[in-house]
Amino acid sequence: MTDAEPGWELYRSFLGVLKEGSLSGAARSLGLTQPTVGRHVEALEQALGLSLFTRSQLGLAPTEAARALAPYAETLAATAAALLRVAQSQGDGVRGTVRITASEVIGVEVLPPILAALRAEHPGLRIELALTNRVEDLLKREADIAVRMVRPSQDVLLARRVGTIELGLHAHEDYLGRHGTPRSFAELMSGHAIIGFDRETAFLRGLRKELGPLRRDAFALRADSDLAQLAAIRAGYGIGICQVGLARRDARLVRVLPKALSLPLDTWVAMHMDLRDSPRCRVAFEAVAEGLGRYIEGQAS
Amino acid sequence: MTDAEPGWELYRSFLGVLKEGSLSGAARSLGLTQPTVGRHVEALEQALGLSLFTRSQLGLAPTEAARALAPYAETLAATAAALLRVAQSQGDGVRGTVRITASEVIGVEVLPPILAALRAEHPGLRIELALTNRVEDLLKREADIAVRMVRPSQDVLLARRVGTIELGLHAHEDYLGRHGTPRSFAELMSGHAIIGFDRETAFLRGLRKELGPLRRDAFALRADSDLAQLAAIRAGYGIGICQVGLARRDARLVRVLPKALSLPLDTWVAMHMDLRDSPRCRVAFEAVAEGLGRYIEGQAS
DNA sequence: GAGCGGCTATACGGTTTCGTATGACGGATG
DNA sequence: CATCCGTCATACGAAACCGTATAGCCGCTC
Repeated sequence: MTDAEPGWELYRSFLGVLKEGSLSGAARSLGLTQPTVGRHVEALEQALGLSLFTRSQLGLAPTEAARALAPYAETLAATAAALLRVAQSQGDGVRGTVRITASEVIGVEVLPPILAALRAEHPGLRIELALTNRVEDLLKREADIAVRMVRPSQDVLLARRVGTIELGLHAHEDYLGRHGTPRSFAELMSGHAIIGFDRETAFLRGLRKELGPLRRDAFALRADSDLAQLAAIRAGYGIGICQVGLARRDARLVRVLPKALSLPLDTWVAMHMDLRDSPRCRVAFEAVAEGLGRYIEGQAS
Repeated sequence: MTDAEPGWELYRSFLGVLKEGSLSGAARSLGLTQPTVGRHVEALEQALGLSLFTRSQLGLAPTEAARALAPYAETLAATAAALLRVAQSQGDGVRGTVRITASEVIGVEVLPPILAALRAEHPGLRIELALTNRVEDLLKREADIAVRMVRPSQDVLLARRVGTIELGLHAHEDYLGRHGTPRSFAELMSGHAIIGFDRETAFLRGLRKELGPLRRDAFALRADSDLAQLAAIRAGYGIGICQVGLARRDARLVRVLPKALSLPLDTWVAMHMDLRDSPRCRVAFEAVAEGLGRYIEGQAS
C-alpha cells in the first residue's frame, strides 16, 4: 500500500472503465489509448492498495471495492462538470450552459418550446437536457435545475411548486371507434388493449394502490419508456396512461374513465441554493417554472 | 477558449494556490515545484478561457472568477479525500480512517477519552479530528461524522440527538475570593472582568437576546477561541461562559448567576446516510453518540 | 474449423512534463 | 541605502508519460 495520494487524473480513467466495462472502451470515450488507461488503473490499484477489477479477455469486471468507490468517483466527475459550467458562465450577462434534468415526457413534449423561447431571449445560453426518470442529484451537482414529481426535501434546495400534473387513461378515437369505449373498470380489463409498463419502478410501486388491477400481466403492450407508451396511445394501439395536458393537444385523443383513474402529481422545479446568484440558472429557473405553470394551467381548462 | 476539458490534476494546483496565496507556497504544500504549479495554473486558465489570478511579486491574488470556482474545487478535494478513506477501509473488520468534525471545546475536552476507548477497542481504526466552529458540510464529504449544536435539517443525514449541553457563567474560586461573587447582572457588569468573544459570529448573533448586555465592549478579555476563554476562566482571569459539564470537573470552578444566564444547546451527532453500512463509521458514530450522552448525563447530575 | 472482431498485455520510440538552476523584482530590516 | 528573504519568470536536462505497433487469447460466425 503506497501512501502517495493517487493523481486525480486516475479517477477519470477509473470511472471510464467502470462505465464502459473495458480498457479499450474507456480509452475510446476518454480520448486516450488502451495501454494508457490500463496503466492508470494499475497505478490507481497500487496507490490504493486494492484490486479494483478482475481482468479477463472480454473486459474488466469491477470488484466490490470498485463498486464502493464508484459513487465518489461519480461525484468527482459531476463536480468537475459543474465547475466547467460555472467557468463558462463567467462574464457579464446571461451566458454559459445550464444542465436541466427532467423526465423523458416532460423533456420531449413540454420543455422544448419553453427552452426555445428562453434561448431566443438569451442567445448566450446553452442548455443540457438530461432526460431520465432517475432523480439526478442536485446536491451532487449532476444537474443545475430539476423538474420533479416529488417535493424536494433538502432544504439547501430552492424549490417552487408549479402545480399539479394529472395523469389519466387515454386512447385514440380510432381505437375507441373499433373497440368501443369502456364504461367501467371491468370493461376495461376485459377485451381492451392496455398499454403499460414493463418493469416495475420505485415510482410505480408507490402508485400500486391507485393503479389497482393494472398489473404487468394485464398489459397488451409493455414498454418502460413513457414516450413509447405515449406514442402507442397516439397510434391507436390501445388505452394507456398519459398526462391529461398532453392528450388535450390532440383532439382525437379521448380520456377514458376519468373518474376511475386520476393520478394528480405535484410538480416542482428545484435548484441548488448556491446557484441563486448565478444569472444563467436564475433565468432558466424562472423560465422553466413559468413555462410549466402555463402548461399546467392549460391542462386544467 | 480551448474546448478541451482541463486535466483534473490542474484543480489540485489551483486549489493549492488559492489556499496558500502563492505558487511557491502551493508547490510546497503539494510536494511539487513552483514552475510546475505555475504551468498548471497557466494551463487551467487557458483551458477555461479565464484569468484566475492577478500575478504580482508577492503572490497571486484570486480573481472573481477564481472565487466563483473555489467551492467546486473544494468539493473535488473533499470528495477525493473521502474516496481515499473509503478505499482504506475496504477489507474485513473495523478499519480505516474516520474524519470527525466538532467544535474545539468538544474536541479537546470531551472527545479524547471517548476516542481513546474507541481506538482501544478497534486498533485498525484511525481518527481525523477537524476542530472548527464552522459547520463542515457532511453533504460535501468534508467529514464523516459531525457533532453539532444545531438540528441537522438535511434528511439524507442520519442524526441522533444526544441531549442538551448547558452553557453558563463560571469563574475560578480564586477570582471570586479576590473580587467577590456578583449577586446580580448589574453587579456583574460593573467591576468584574468578563471574558468574551472578539468578533461576532453567526452563532453568537443568534444568541444576542440571551446574552443581553454582554456585548463586545463590555469584555475585559476578548478571544474568539472558546478554548482560550475556557483557559482564562480556569486561570482566574475573570468570569466567562463555558459548558456546565466542563466546569463541574474542577471543584474550584464556580457557577455564577445560574438563573440569570443559562444557554441550553441541543446537541446532535450526524452522519451521511451512505455511510450507514460502513463499519468504521457505524462504530465511530455509536461511540461518539454514546460517549457524548454519558458526558451530558454527568453534567446534569 | 477457419476467420473475424473484440479484448488485454507487452515492448519501444517520441513527446510531454517535471525538476533544477538561475535571473529579476519588491518589500522588510538594519 | 544596502541586505536579505520572499516572490514569479525563464532556460535546460532528465524523467515520466503517452501513443504506436505487435502478440496472444477468447467467443462468435460462417
